[in-house]
Amino acid sequence: MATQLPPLAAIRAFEAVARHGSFTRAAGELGMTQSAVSYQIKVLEERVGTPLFVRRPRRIALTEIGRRLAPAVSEAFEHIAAAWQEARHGAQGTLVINTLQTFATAWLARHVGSFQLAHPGIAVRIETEQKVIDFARNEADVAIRAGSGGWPGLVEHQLIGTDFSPMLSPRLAASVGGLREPVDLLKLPIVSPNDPWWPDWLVRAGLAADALAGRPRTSLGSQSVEASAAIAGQGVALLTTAFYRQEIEAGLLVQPFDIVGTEGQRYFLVYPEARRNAPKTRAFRDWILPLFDQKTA
Amino acid sequence: MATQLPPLAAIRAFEAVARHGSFTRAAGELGMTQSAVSYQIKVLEERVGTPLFVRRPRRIALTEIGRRLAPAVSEAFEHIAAAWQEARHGAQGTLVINTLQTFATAWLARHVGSFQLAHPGIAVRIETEQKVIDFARNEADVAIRAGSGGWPGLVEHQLIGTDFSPMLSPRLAASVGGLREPVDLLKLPIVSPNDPWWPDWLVRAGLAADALAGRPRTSLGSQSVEASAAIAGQGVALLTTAFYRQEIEAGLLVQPFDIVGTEGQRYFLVYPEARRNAPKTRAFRDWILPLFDQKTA
DNA sequence: CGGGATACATAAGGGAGTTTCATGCATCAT
DNA sequence: ATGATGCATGAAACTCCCTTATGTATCCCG
Repeated sequence: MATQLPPLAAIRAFEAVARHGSFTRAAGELGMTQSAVSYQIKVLEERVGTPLFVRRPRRIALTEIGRRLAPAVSEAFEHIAAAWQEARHGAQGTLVINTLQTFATAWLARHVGSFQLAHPGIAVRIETEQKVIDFARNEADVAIRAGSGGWPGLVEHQLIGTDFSPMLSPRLAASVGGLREPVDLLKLPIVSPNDPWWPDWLVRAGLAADALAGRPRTSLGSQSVEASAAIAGQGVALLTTAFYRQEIEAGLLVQPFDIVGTEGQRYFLVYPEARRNAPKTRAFRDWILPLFDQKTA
Repeated sequence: MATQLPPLAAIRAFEAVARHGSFTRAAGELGMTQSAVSYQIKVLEERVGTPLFVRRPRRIALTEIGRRLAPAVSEAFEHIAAAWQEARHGAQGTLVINTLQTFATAWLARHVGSFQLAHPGIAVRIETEQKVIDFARNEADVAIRAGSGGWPGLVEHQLIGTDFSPMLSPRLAASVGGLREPVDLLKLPIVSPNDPWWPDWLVRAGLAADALAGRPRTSLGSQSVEASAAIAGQGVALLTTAFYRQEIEAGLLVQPFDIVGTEGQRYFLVYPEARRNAPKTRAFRDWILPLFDQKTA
């Protein structure tokens, strides 16, 4: 539908002139000279084939044709301006976070509320993805990636490592008189004894890799559920330490040993360089970085 | 109301892309290259602060923001296009003729109907003016001017001179056995004996300037009324010869003598050079010139 | 599983359309 | 009259936009 449109720069000038009834004032609004406006109107009049303004001594008046054209154009521009403003506002007001499923459920879901409280003007949408995303083909503004960094064109901030360690509720720990040695863990129920991370950690702690063999093969499926179970005192869970800093600080969980296993990756906050200074990007960065700061380096 | 508008060239490209779902096809519609469209979309995305399209393998898709922006823009452009088309059409379809009162009543009013029959798509508006008009400050497309020609910036076509001569109906002429000498006129009633043109003509005809003195000072006010009276056989009228060619050819009037007076001016059809090729201008020119052609040179 | 075709991105370069500047002209107000 | 206001115009400069050429990724086909 190759609808024939007038030259848009000229029609824009026309609209302003019609509204102001003056080339000079229209030029003021448009940020150009009276001369340029005069030129554009002339172009438009040549294109339409008839004058759009009658030049009277110290003022101009719309011709019949101009009088019919002006309101339609003004209205159309108002709609465009409104939609544009809304788009700009929407762009500033909605933060799309792309994140790995694990990070979303294990950490982000529990904490994003505080970001929204801190920035009530920014709506948040969380997209979860299995693989590393490409900003060119996703709507995300920022993403949480796991890996080792070094993505071209992206700004990256290291958030946390993937160190994991057993955690449990202080009450459960106290129930066995405290945990001094890793071997003391074996006296307690284990939330997900068949978690593939356990052998790794057990070995690092000087225990047998199969020390948990034979226990019921229960699995709660995600860290956050395991964490909840641990907090409820149901057993020991092997959790990514960085994800539960706040719970440890709040006394809901304890990490009895410094011994950690690791997946050998790190989590990063990344976003396109082009958007590094967008307010919503800054807001998110400035909110999330302190939460992982320091002890995770 | 300096409403913030997006870059219009870019928004135009965006609209086409959104409609086609393809940079390449949009470029086709817009008559530019895919490359240019890509550039414009990039500009717009930078301006709005967020991507408007998601780049998927062999196709693109609107983002949330783009999806909300596109319909509003499309609709606005449709309105502009419609108004523009209407303006163009109106410009082509209405011919504004500015003319001197005398020409309008003495000739144009009686003949314009045939123009309208020949060009049913063109509406005609006749503006009458006392003075010579300036196209810059009137809405006229063409004008009939009296003068001696030589107006800058205007195309001019000589129509007729202002020669005038006595005219009467053939029956009235026959009633006195035909007119052989100018003096024979004095036997007949004169429609407007005190018309200022009479003394001029009488002298040229070798009669006394005041040969009509003492006749009742009736005046019908305009040539066309005088002509009607003459056609009705009520007397002799002094008429601009060129205005009544058709009536003479039709046998309604006779001009008994070749002796003519003149106002020393000519009538011209004029119009701005810029509009010389507008269809309606050509139509009017091609209609009116043959009507005065030849014997008026 | 190559090879071609399709679609968008990007860099460099040039050109047409706009804009500005300077000036002129007409009108209006004082 | 005289200055101020407002639009038109011509020349020159600039800016933006478009084109050309090329790259990259994906899809499709045999």
